[in-house]
Amino acid sequence: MRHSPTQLFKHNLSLTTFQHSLLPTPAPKPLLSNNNRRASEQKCLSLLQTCDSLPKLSQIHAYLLKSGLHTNSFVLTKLSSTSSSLRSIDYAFSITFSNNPLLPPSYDAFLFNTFIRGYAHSHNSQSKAISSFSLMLENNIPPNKFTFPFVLKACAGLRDLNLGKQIHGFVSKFGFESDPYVQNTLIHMYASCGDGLEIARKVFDEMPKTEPVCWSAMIGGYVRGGRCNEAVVLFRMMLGAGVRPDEITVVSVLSACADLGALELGKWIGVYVEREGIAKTEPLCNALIDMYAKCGSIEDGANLFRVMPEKSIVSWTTMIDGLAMHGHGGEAIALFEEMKDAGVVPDDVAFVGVLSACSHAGMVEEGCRYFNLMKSEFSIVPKIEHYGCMVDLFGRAGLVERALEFIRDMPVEPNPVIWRTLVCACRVHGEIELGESISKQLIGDEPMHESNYVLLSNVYASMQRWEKKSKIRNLMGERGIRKVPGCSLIELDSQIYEFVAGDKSHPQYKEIFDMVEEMGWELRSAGYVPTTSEVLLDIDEEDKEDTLYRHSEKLAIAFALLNTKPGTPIRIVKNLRGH
DNA sequence: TTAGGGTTAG
Repeated sequence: MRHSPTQLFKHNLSLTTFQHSLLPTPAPKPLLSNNNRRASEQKCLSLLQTCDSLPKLSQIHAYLLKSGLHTNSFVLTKLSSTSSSLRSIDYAFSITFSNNPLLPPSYDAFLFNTFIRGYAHSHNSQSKAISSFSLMLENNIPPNKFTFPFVLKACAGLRDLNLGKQIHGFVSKFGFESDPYVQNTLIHMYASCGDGLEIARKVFDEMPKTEPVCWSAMIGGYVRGGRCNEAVVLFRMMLGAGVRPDEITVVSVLSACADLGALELGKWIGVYVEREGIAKTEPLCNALIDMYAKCGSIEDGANLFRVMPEKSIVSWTTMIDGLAMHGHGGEAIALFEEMKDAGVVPDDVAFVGVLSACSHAGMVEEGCRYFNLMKSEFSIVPKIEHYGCMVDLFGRAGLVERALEFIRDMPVEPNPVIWRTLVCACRVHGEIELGESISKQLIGDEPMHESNYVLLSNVYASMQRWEKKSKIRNLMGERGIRKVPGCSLIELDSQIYEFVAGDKSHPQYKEIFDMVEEMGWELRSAGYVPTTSEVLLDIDEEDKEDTLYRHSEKLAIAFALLNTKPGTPIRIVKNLRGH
């Protein structure tokens, strides 16, 4: 080491972190002859080929030292890439950078890249990738074109925009700004860091866009950021630019369609995949099934699920969730059993699916059975989501007391999501005092979280305590907390249109409002009487009806009636689903 | 001997 690590990055790690207890004590050894050395090195490398555990690694290392071999970077790199387990990488790192006298300082970019790659690909260790990069610079090893994709991937995993910007600075400094691989990972990195989407787009706009990868990176970024409409717009632009999407682009766009409820576009993509001969891989089928299910077309999803040749745990879970989403709790559970019988081992996500299926189907005892099975038979440690499912299971079934007991007995600290789930149950099942006191607690704990106020406000509304309700709404105003407006999405000619309540932003808004009016007349003449109790507002009956008629859903329906031929199915998707 | 984008979860 020429320098000790500096505070170049906030993710900097001290080298002492990597001192490993298995590190053998170096002993001075006579050097072997060149021939013997080569033979020993060969033996070592062949041992490394079959090495799959840390103890074996340390045995090989001990052998290296015993033979007095100079563990050059090639051998060390082999050592760290032999097993992808994090502890092996840590071990290789520690023997590389310890002050072992037998180790020559023959560090090179390839060696550092190996460490950076290992850490960047392993969960929760991305900061070590950054430290390794930092160490590389401190040792005056110039990064090469392979280095930055690894480093940027680590930044993406850390979701640290400032760090990403620093790395971007090094990309420029070392002259890799126009490398397409680097540009693609720059987009991916910025698009993974919350506020970085606009910068990602800037990188995207300024690069040549002839390959699908950069389009996928940008589209995927929009999807992860919840900006699915923009993802779809970009996909159209891609087709317009004559770039042929591959199966990965398609998976991202299908995920956007699922979120937007864009069934027509989703189906069109299904046809496009067939027509263009895009590989119908297992992940692509999963994305199609998910799209069908979330767009209300569960039969299409089920048909594809039945015929797809390879089903992974993701495929099964997607289908189980789809059935549960459509209220087919029993079928979802049956499919979970079928999956187990087929020898597919359920993971934690699959259990979230089956537990929420039980919850929505009101199958309390089944849910409890699966919760216990998860722990006993599959040794899965329940996460907070699983506890949340259980609280929801009891809460929906009206067993508020049992839900509360369950929370008290949980081995983990209940988070606000758990409490909000319970408050919902309190409101629905008339446990008003409990709901009120938990909500107040929540507002105290998380004063900037919108849904805490909305929940309490709804609790008051169900008690008809209008003055308290408006106090809460005022409090939100004072604290500058905005409620995410409910909005309805509708797809027309594969374009997505959005409406919020009372929306006047659409150029056709006058015609739309007239159409809503007409719909109201027709409904009344057909004998429809609006239910006003669910409006939950302290206004007189006439205004309540008016509010009902200006609902975003109504505006979307009116818009669709105005712009489609009679008999066209109309599908509306809401942005606010679940809690 | 090392490179880029993707699917399930309240």
